[in-house]
Amino acid sequence: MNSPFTNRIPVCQALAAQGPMDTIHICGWVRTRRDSKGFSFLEINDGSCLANIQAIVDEGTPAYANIEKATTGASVSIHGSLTASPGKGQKWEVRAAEMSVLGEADAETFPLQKKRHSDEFLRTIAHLRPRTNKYGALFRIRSEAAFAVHEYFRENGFFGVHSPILTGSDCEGAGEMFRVTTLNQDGTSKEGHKSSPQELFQHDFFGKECNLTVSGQLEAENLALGLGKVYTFGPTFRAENSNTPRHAAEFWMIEPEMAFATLEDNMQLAEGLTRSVVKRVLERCAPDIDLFNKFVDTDLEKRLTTLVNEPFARVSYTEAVKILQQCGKTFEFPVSFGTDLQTEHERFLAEEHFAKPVIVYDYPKTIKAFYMRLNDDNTTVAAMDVLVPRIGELIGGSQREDRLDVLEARIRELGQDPAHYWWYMDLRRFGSVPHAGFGMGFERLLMMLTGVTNIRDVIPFPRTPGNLEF
RNA sequence: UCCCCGGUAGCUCAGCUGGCAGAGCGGGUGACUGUUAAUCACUAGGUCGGCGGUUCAAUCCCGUCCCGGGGAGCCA
Repeated sequence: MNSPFTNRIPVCQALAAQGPMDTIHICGWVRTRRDSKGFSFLEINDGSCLANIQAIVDEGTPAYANIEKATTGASVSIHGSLTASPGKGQKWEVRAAEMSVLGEADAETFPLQKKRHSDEFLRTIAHLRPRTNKYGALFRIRSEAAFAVHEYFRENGFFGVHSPILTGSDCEGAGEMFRVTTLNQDGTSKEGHKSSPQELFQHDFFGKECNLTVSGQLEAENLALGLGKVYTFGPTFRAENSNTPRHAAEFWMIEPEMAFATLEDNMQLAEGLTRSVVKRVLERCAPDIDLFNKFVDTDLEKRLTTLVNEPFARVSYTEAVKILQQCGKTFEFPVSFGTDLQTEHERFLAEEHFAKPVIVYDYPKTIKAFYMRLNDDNTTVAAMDVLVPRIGELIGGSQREDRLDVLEARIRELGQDPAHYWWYMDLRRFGSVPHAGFGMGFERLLMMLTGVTNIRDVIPFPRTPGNLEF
């Protein structure tokens, strides 16, 4: 059975037509209407690409009967022909024979106007912003970038794995977690059971505390030590009260994990993945990237091209500290071995000193997580961060500690009980192998790809402290 | 969570030393034109973020709360 939309031609296809077409059916939203005596111009966008297609509605046609309702924001279905445009600015245009208005948009109350809006305003109408040029382009790029991530891993022998979103592990350790519970507000279960103060979650759904995952790393390690090379690409949740343009409570993270791999392999993977995704997006989303280059960040294309063509800089933490100490710049926070690099230090390295992405590796163990492999110097761990201009930390990863005794000692050093990590320790107990992996923030990658400076504007419906609309 | 800046028409903003609320864009009406964020004329549109205080009088000064931006911390 045919639907009324069976023959609909996406605008991107219509614009790329090789020749005129006697009949064509397009659907989309009216971006603007310009009326002339005897006919009107409509700019139609259907999201398939950045460009609009121009439709001509002549006074004599049946289509003209509905022209008053075809206001900015209205959705329309147009049957007509595709003809060469006599006007400047476009090759093809649609001469409308029939037009129906599928959904009207009251001109006085429709929030999107034929003008530029601020990102802050568009964020308050996140349900409508996909209909703007900028956010249409952004979400097309987001889709392409996600695809390119899967593509890169597939081409390089990685298996995609799905790590759990609900976790009972109290040792993910990457930050504050969101609790998930089916208990009533008074602490009783749906069946009316009341847990004891000692065991609050005894009668909760899982019989123990449950949280949303803050990382798929531990699970990915398990899969890697069986499948060899794996990656996860899923949502991640942090209940941190972070109020910055680079943090969200819900974000998407790419976490590869490789068995039989060292920090060096890890750094090569991080660089290869980043470069490959950027390259593909530049190739496949040229018009959308152009928009950002024109209106958001005029250095964008130049910087992305450099990123694709030049190797990332690499510097050990120790060298980085020396660079920072000797650069002659005065920082708010002085640098010395053992202190964490502050945002101002990271920005100096990526934006000024190297002026391109830089991988900092071999951090002091005192400022990094217990699962990172201890180096022979006994003071640093095989960790690495990829710092990129304007974004800061895009990737954080490490070679994992694969020696049972060392791992156990590190856990105790931090005052924790190794027993809680029993299944994680088992990986080191049975057929342990050197392995490595990292986490890449997908939204931060998109910020880098588009020049957009606020993470809230690269994810359709951002979740940040105090913000759960839509 | 801390520091700084801001909140005035649908949007972007101006508003002097406390004294009757402004512009551009958008909307409406009309004109005109193969137009490209069309153009021209006319026109409507306001709880000056909320609450409290000072004052004869508050958009303006003070307190407080809410929201937004920038910076910091936490990190991806």
